[in-house]
Amino acid sequence: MKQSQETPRSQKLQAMRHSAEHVLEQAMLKLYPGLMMAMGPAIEDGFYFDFDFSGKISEQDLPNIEAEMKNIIKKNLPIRKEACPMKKARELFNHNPYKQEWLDEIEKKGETPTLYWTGSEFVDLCAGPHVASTGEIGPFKLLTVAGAYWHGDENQKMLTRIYGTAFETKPELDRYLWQIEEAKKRDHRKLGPKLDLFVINEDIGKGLPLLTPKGTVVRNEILAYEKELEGRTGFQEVWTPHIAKSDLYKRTGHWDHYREIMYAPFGIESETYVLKPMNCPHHYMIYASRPRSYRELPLRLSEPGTCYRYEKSGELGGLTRVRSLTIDDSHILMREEQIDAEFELCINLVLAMFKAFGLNKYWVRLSLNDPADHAKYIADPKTWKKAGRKLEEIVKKSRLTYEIAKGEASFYGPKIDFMVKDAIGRAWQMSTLQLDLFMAKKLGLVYTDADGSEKHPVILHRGLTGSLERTIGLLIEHYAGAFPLWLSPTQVIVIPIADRHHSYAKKVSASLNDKHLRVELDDRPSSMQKRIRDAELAKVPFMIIVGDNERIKGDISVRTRGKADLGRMSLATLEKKLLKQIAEKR
RNA sequence: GCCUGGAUAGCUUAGUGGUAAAGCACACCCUUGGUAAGGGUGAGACCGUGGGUUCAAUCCCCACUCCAGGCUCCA
Repeated sequence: MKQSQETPRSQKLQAMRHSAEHVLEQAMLKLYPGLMMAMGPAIEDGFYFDFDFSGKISEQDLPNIEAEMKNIIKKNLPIRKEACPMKKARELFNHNPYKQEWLDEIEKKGETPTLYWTGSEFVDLCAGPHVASTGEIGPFKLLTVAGAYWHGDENQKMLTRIYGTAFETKPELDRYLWQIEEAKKRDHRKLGPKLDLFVINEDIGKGLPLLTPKGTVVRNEILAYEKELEGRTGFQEVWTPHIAKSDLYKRTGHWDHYREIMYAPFGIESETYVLKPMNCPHHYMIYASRPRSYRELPLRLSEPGTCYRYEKSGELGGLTRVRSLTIDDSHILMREEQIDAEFELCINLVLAMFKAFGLNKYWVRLSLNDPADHAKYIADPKTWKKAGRKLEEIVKKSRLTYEIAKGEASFYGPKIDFMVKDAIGRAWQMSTLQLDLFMAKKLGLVYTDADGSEKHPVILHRGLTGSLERTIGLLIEHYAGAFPLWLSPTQVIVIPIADRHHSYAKKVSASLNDKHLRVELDDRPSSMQKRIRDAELAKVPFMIIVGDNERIKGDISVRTRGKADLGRMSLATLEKKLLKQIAEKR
């Protein structure tokens, strides 16, 4: 007891969750004697455990399991660590192939297995740490039942996973559960259709979102901002078709590495075509269309290019994972000496974009290849090493804090990825900057250098936000649907108090429209209060209310979203204010 | 794709082995209201699709489709 009081709070919480997980195992074993323990850890928000079980466990069974866990906790059984000789451990778990596999790992490392006993009733192979007794486990709750492959390998057996969480105090647990509920309300899949931004229609197909007029405004505003940024920094926009001959992808290597995500080839006359799964080859062919001089480099081609990828049905969700995605893509073809400057440029673009969106909760992932995985990457360890080192040097220089992810690289190069979380805490990749030292050589892309020699350019693949669809989805959640003025589909709504104010309201909205502000006139016959409420629910940032007072004085009353009356002002004053706010992207 | 659930009006949900209820939204009428829901009336559902069990299925069983959570994969 004393010991655990001395451990830091977060460590204690981890230990508590880990122990709760053991209690879960013990309870499960009692309720379902036939099941076999696989494994499970304490995780960021709780814990989980994987069971191999021939029967069915559903969420309706969770209260029953929780009740059994409470019994064990009530007994306040001591949790005791035991270093155990390998031979004894092998015997103890001789019916459990999962534990045997784990013991193999421990043996390989030359370590001694450790056991944790809960009282004298339950024992598991475990590295710990744990709390001293089951009574120290705080309030807990089992959350969901899920399936999970053993070792995360889809060729292995599917196990039954139970997720749960535990906290030190009841208010903390309640707060966590409340947060989950609140976060669900921000879910873009709910808010999107509710705010009339996008729909997914069964007859069109899953993973193929349709943007409504309002959603298209958001998309176009994002694109307009990107174009503005790119225009200032020397990017040149191109446009390329959505299909190409499959032979092209055989040459680039996409066919070998990307085959499963490309849609079935189709024939046109005697030739075979596919839907493009990425924009790279199209851009390369623009580069290759004529001889290039070193003077032209860096050549920055960019395009919001819509690509089509076969994602398995279970992987799809809202706008964050779709089958038709628009990559705000660029390919920068350059000389090797230009790598640093071009990456710096792109990192700054990404950071500017994130700032404009008010996205400050992101992290950076340096995605490297896994040298052991020969199938996934172009075979050339030396170049991989060089590219990986270069990127790490760049990311270090940028002063971004980053984590290294082995095995997350593209097949043609390592990447700097910018990650964000969605409303329910799932991590998504947004911007990606990829260093490609292979493709130019593979495709015979060249330029003539100052000394007249032919050289292969280096390629920087840049996804500015990564995917427009995903970005829209994440922004809906980030803003909870209340977009800043510049992104709002409707920026101002004019609400006349009574019928006799309609013509004045029309004049007001026409003036705003002339200033290129997105304005709506709500002249429905319902009460003014009702229409204000509707505008609030639609998250319209500015409301103009006009009645007798305003009409006589020729001014307007202004109300802002979420706040009360701003009072009277002239229309010109508001227009000026709004245009300024839009220009500053506030 | 795999594991576990779910699907009732445009939306959110109630309900039953004898073809269904409410609120919101919608239409019409009354109301002309000063900063988050004025009142009334009406229309709207082969209860996801296809099979099966049954005298009878929205309800029970099976398959499929779509959705959700997770796994795998990924921008």
